[in-house]
Amino acid sequence: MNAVQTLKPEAAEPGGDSPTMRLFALLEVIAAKDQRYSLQALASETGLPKPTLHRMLQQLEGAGLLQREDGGRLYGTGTRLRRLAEKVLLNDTHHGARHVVLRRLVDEVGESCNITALSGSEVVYLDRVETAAPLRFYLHPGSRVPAHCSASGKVLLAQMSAAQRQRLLANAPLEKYTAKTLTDLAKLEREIKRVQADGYAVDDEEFLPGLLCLAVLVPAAGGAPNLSNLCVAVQAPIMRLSAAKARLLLPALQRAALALSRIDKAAP
Amino acid sequence: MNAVQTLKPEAAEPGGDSPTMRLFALLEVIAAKDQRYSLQALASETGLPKPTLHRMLQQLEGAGLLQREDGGRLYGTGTRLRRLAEKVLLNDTHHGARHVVLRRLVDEVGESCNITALSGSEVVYLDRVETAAPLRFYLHPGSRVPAHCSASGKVLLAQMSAAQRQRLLANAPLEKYTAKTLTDLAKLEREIKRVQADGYAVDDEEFLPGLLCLAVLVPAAGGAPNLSNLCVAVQAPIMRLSAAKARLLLPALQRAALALSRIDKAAP
DNA sequence: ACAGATAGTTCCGGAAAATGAAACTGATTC
DNA sequence: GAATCAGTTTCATTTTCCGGAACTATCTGT
Repeated sequence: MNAVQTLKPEAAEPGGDSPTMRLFALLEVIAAKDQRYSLQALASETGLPKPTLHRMLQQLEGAGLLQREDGGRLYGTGTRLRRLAEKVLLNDTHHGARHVVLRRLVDEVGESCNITALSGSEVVYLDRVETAAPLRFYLHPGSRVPAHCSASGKVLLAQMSAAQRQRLLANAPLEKYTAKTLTDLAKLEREIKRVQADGYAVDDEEFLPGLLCLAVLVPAAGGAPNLSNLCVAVQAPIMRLSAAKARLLLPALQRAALALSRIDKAAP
Repeated sequence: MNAVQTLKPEAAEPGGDSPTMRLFALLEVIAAKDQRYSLQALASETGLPKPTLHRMLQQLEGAGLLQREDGGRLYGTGTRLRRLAEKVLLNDTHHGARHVVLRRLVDEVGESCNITALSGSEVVYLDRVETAAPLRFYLHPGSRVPAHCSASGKVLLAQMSAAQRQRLLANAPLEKYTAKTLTDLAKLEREIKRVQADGYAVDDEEFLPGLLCLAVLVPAAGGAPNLSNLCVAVQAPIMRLSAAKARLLLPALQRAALALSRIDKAAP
């Protein structure tokens, strides 16, 4: 009856294959670049037949995971997908290995540290561990700060292409939060250049008076080509941490960044 | 044999239903809280039968979207899902830039504004920024409204050819939502004419009682030939914003529309 | 304006996957 | 050591998916 029953299909391991996984892979393709795709472009990118692709895209759009633009010709990410992305990043830190790395970093440097990511045009705090010192800024995970006047924001902007950066910054004036906030696009661009050269960014009272912050990028898991969306940063009252003193913490931050990037290296 | 086959055109659109979407909804449940779920917990949370759930979780785990912890007892988000989440948020500067423009517009006009697009025959809210005023309509991004009784819908219909418009409107009767809803095709066609002449559309309680809305088109990036699929609109309770007062906001809306159209001008 | 090219969409019968009741396994509890 | 409960496997049935072929809308050339 079932002589062949026990024979496994074998070789089905690599990517995993099922309608759902194909849909997911499609989402990954679309999310991979800061770009919108036409059906045709996706067809040649993925090798899927056009009717199949069309059906998949229709389904994803109907579910709000994708959105069509430019007269319905181009597909980009939808609100529902973006919301899920935020939830995933926000709600997964506490039990994860990331939190452990962050805690060790705080033990080492003695000041509050946080992990941040870009969401839309703002920086969102994904996780945070507070220092034991009694005087401290209290910023909850989930809260947002503008990109142009935060250390994390400047680090994340610095790794984008000039066109991407322009897109985010050129359409609204750089809001002034303190006397030190960079509100001039040219000056900010010069600052970005320096961040690119140095590999870190400092926010010296540019967002909140008395708050100093230093951030470095968490290298992308894949290696060179991909951009990263994660930062680690240390944050303290300026009376306890000067910019010069903060720079001494750089090696510790970079070690933590490396550890964080390794966490996501696990097999696909 | 299957005479009834064709009689099942629209089977309601609550959340969308298909194996894949059920899987996606499951991911959303798991990602929604900073907590790990057991199979049992998910069963009572979602109401799905245990074997079905087990299979779904197995599939998601096999794909790296979920990870099991605590000896295989509990499920949490996996690396692949986290990586996708990061990419989604990082690689969508278009959306980020639009949001910036929208927020600035809301600051300027003092009422809730949104960016909309046509999807199928309905208008979908791509993004929305709320006013600070306590009394307000709360419409989520991603929700859909009919084209024939929304300001955005009328603007988008007005730029189509008569044939295209016909095709969209002929499909379903013009549903009546309020006493002011235009349910007569000829009257709607006349209203469309006026929209074409004026360059904006008003929805004066045609969809929801008490809600006034004014929309303008975001010019297509390419210039003349292409149709655009984007609108910007302002929306407020009628007791705070009359049609006449709304018209005074037109310049601000048009400025925002121009800014939005510029965002998509340059490739990534 | 018109033909030709190209992108997008719909059809539909064969192929594949999802479904969930019932039965099974294996811990932990009393 | 029997009762309990979370988790897992099985399998006939139902549902969905698949993608070649054919169609339609839209853009390009002349």
